[in-house]
Amino acid sequence: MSPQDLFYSMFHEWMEISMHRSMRGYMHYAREKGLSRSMIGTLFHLSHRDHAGVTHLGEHLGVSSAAASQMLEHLVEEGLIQRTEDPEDRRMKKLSLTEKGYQVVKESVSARLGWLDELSANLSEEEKNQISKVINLIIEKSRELDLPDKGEC
Amino acid sequence: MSPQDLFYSMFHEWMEISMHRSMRGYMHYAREKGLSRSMIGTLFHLSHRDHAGVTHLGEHLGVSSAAASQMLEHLVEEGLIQRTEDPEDRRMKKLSLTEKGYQVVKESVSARLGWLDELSANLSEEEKNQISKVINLIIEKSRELDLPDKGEC
DNA sequence: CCATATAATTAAGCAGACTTAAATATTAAA
DNA sequence: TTTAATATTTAAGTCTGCTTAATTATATGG
Repeated sequence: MSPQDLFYSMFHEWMEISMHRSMRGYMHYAREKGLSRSMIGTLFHLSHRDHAGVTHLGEHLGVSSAAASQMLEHLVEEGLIQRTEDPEDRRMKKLSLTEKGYQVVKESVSARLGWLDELSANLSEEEKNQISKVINLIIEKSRELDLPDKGEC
Repeated sequence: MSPQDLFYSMFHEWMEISMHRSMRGYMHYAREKGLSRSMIGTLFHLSHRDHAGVTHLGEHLGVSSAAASQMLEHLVEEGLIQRTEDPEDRRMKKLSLTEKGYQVVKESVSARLGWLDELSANLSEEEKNQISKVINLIIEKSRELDLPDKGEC
């Protein structure tokens, strides 16, 4: 097996494990909180940057502007986002997370990554350092790829 | 920052990047193929092991046995799974993937992991080896955690 | 054998997220 | 200024995946 094949198969295996574990916590949390996929996507997106434009957000999520508008209305009602008129162009709305919205994102991430605590307990300090170092490398290389927006999900 | 904190924050960061990238390809593929979350969950589950019992599968997916039955009917119509009577207990059905079903799972994984090719192109052979080694460690440690069923998603 | 329990399916209906189309407000261009 | 384009919202309806309840078939225990 070439280094390339090994790399690919290891990554493949690992992604399956981590996706599986993470999705469990994630779905459970979302369902519990009554958040749709679009809502989660919006919250994550806004957690990385504020966003101008309902239609634009809709495109990002792959839904119509009407759907985006309705979904945002729910998030506003829940007090998770702020929706204000853009003074530059008063047809548009500026969107941002409220404090409560940040909290929800944070909790959702914890729900998704909670199993890491268990994993971490099985690792020596030495191993953790080694892992941190390599992951840091992967992260840096990932950043060099053409960056679509982050925070989709 | 302690090794523990560093480990956690690196992992956190990495999971966000990889989940985001993977979910994009994944959702897109699923929508394109007209596969619901339950269907995808079923296909992945069956790709790891055959399964006996519609109700049991439903529990695994978090839906009623009626919902599971209906969803399975679609998958049978699509030719993605086989559903046969269990000779041990003829009330139950044995479920397994067809060749076509395996193909769909495989493609879905590719759609999810396609971006790894780009990442891989940015890495030296040396780096790939290093990464493979560490990921292997993580995988092994993950396996030691109490294993719920694999193949959820 | 009969009564009860269990598995899968079918039927009917509900809820949520989506769609298109129309209405309103604002901006840009002729 | 008038006309056209753009952004959002509202209204009405559709579609999908789910639910509960009823039905059928098989297994099990008295």
